[in-house]
Amino acid sequence: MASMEQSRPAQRGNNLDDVRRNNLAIVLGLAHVRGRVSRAEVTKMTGLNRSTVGGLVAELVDLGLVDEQEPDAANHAGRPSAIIVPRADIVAIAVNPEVDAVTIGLVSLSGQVLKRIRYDTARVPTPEEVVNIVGAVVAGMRGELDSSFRTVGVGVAVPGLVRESGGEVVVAPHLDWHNVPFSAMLSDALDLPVVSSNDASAAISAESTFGAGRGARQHIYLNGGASGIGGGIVINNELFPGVSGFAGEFGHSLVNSEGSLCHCGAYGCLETEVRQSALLAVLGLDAADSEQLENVLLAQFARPEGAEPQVAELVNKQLTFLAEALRGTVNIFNPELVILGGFLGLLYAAAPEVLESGVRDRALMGPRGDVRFARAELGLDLLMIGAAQLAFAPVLADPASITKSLLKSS
Amino acid sequence: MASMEQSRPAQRGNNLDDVRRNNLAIVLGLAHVRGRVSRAEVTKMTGLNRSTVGGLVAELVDLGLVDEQEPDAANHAGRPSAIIVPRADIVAIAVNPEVDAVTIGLVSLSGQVLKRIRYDTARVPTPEEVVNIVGAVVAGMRGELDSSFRTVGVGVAVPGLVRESGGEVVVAPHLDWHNVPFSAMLSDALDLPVVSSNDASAAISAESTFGAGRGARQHIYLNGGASGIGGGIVINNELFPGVSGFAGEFGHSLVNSEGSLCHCGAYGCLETEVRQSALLAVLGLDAADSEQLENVLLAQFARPEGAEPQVAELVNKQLTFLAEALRGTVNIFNPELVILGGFLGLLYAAAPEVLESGVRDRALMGPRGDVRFARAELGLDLLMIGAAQLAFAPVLADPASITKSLLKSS
DNA sequence: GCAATATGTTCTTACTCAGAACTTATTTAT
DNA sequence: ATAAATAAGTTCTGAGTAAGAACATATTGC
Repeated sequence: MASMEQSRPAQRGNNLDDVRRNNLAIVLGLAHVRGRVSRAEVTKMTGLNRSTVGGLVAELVDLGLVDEQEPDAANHAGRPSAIIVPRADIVAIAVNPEVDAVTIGLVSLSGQVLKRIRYDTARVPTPEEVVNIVGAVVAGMRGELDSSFRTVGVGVAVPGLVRESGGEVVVAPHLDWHNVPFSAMLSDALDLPVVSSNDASAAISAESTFGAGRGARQHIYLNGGASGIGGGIVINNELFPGVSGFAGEFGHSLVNSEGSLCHCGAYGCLETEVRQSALLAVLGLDAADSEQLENVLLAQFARPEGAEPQVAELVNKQLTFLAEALRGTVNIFNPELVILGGFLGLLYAAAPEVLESGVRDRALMGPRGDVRFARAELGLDLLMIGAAQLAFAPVLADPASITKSLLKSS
Repeated sequence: MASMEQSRPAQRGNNLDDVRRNNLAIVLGLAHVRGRVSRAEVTKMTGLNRSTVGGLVAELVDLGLVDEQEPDAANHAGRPSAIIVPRADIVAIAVNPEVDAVTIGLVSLSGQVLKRIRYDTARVPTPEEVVNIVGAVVAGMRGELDSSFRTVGVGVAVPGLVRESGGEVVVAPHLDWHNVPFSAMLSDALDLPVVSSNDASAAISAESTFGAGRGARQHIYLNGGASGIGGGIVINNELFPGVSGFAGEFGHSLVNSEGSLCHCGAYGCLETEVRQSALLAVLGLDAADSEQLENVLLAQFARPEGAEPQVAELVNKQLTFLAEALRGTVNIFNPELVILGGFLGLLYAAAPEVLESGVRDRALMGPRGDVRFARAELGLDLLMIGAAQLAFAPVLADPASITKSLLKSS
């Protein structure tokens, strides 16, 4: 029997529907990412004929996804071009369950967080409790939602591992959730489509689209938190998943062969040598004070006499280890941009030149030439925007689909 | 003045020509990569209607790029489906200038090396000498080329840095070439289109498409040679270039904080700790004997009593350093496959379990789960196929373009 | 031999974008 | 002020695409 391989979906062929869908998605995506864009700009950027762009915009207006506004004051000859903006009444509900609270937000298609409600819980919430809390909050907003908004769906940023298709939470260690079909549970309760994903992935997607990554097609992101260092790789504006969705674990790069044992089983990982707890300790803060870390640390470095010696020394040491990890990564990826979030962003903000020269002096000529560094920009809104992006994604990929999915609520 | 950003070509809109071009490219690409594919398989894999596939295949046949063959013996009910094969008379000329020779090959669209000529040079050849040598060899084949083949162009694998557009050799250190417009020079001499690129990139592209990477959409490749360790990252069957084309420098990952100074300025790089020269030395070979390395080393490990202690120890040490570099890379990329070429492939072949367990024991649970290792498969043909791929690439991307480009020679 | 199955072939249809021609709105030159 | 130049919106036509229906063909299995 001839070995007839099981046909993987290889590359799919294009048909005319794909063309229209793709072009609609491109125009809506430009409006979504940039907030406002003129038809003339769309024409230039896409290379499409202006009659085609006219038709695409008209369809998006018909679908209720964008508005056309008066042109900006023109500063050149020629008829001014109308401005396309995403409609502010297209919204997604963002949900982020944590160990001590559930945060729920209302986010518009333009990326604005219209509402954010933090519901503190006495103990670590179960999936059912989260569903009930979200259900109650959404019920409270329902009147407003139905009268003033069109809700495309719900996005959930879960601190754990989520199966890509189906939205099952495989494991969320801090919540102690295991194999929870959370998307289905919440969708049943709210009668809205629900998309769940890992919180770090959602954060990267938000920071990439609306934060420091704006405009860079390709970058890497490292985030430092209380529990360690994670990250992600963005290529062509998409988070690179790896073969099974685990790509981006920058925390376990070797930075010190003489270093201490990491919980991963290796010695001298970045995550082991560069820790938020060490930073808190040297500043006399404890774990509960992590929100003050930024002010306290940056205040020290802003003083005329500089930081206290042992603080400066620790920051310097940690930045040197971070630079060691980054030089390897820069050599491998040749990235355009490295974004640093959490306490890694703080370290960078405290002494940017230490990191930059640390990487530049040791990376290879070619790759180091074009790399830029930036601190993550999105603060409290990060996870709300990231979760909302999950819910907007299907609409952004296929704008015409909104007609069907919103039939019941329109 | 409103900040009207310079319009990057962002995402291009799809028009109807794009659809046809893309679909033709998909069908030709399937035939090219798989060697033979039935129309029914194409229909399944692309999702296109079978009448559409019929039209696409007919156009490729008209263009002279593929033939349709008798169906294979069917083993199921239904009309047998014709087999599409790339035409063997569509060829590219492959060129690889080195310090002591110029190798020229004739490669068919199906990936077969029809001819390989190694022209030894008394000294390091200048660009002009390479053009003359290639010109003479091609002149010798010209009668055959014109009568029996259609030549799509020339691909050159250069041991140096090549500017992506224009084919200028920025610098080729071992050849001592600097800012040489080599593609233009060779194209003028041969009256054929010429595409030049870095030899390592070409090798990766070949190994990825026709070698150990066949079927893996995503993998990383590390190659060990006399002068060091290079590599590449393949994502969605394309070599990931990074922002300026330097991505893939795996040779300068930290593997030993106590290691020696690398020429890159850092200490303890993979390239410094794992060297072909050390392997040659312990086996009593000198640099000129590098071709014997494979036989001598593998023979030792094939002996019933195993390798000599100091050889086994060195191999073990080098594999441990390689595993250290790979565990970090596996954590970051979560790759499906790691391909090892050159002497790194040899080390792996000598003691595969040392590398595999070395990586698996120290990488994180998630990423290490799905990773496979493989030794590069393509031997002498590697650079010939890689260089030819450069010349085929434009035709594979836009099959209909062959009509125009081959007018003069048809 | 006949039914079932799978594929190739032909023709029609719906839909898409490009482009030409015209209209509208602004700046710049006279 | 007025006209010319410039740039973009609008409308309509046309070329080209893939899908799908209907039919033709070639194989397996009963």
